[in-house]
Amino acid sequence: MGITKTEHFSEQQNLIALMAKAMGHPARVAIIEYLLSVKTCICGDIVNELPLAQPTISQHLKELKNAGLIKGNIEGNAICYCVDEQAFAKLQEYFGSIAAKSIQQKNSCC
Amino acid sequence: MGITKTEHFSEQQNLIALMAKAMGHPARVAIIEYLLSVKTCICGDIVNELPLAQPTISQHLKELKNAGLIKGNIEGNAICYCVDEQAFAKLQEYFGSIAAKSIQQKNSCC
DNA sequence: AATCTTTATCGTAATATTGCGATATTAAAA
DNA sequence: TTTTAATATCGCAATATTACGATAAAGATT
Repeated sequence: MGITKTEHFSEQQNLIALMAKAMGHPARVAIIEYLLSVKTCICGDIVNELPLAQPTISQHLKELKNAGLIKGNIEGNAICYCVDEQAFAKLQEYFGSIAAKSIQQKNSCC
Repeated sequence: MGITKTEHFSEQQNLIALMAKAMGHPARVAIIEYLLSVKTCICGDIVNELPLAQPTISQHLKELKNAGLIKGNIEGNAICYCVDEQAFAKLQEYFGSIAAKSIQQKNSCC
């Protein structure tokens, strides 16, 4: 089928999955890291930085934006993309709570 | 094409993407949460817990295991799955560093 | 106004994912 | 040894993702 049954899961589960999925491609991981590495936000040169064509980069940026991981501002004929710190704080918090609960559990079998 | 160009990215970028991708489906998020909620590790009843068929759950478990997010032990004719705290600690650390750098940057445009 | 620059969108091909019925596998139980 | 129980694998259909060439859109530059 190939269609995810999102309606069966909680809003939070779907949100975490959406954000995690957006980070589930190395190009998008690299884009986020690049955005953090540059001082200014004029980000048209992501295309020069990554071994992917411009339409492909644009598509990846769209997905990151859709997941709420980056924000974009129109800046003349260029566009400025920046990472959204709150989204990543949320991811950190979530995975931290998983790790903490996991330690607490002291699994005997694994 | 549909083929991810993993060879162009760093090992760490590919690892983060692999783990994030595994958490990029609400069913797999729900599976992890369920594994943490049960005391004992005999986990055959994930099938009863989630609105998905047994082969589908088995496939999701396989992906979580492949990404290193869970570990599995044979336990008689059942199998015990447990979350791997180190993997989630790594995810927490990574996303935390992204969030921290993002705050540090003080983006002027977004 | 014509051109350049930058980003987005369209269309399409190749591949991956999701879901599940049917079936295999393996070990416990009867 | 037959049956039962639990999990994995196969095979397939439906849908999603990835990548990119071609082209559009929109503001800047000349």
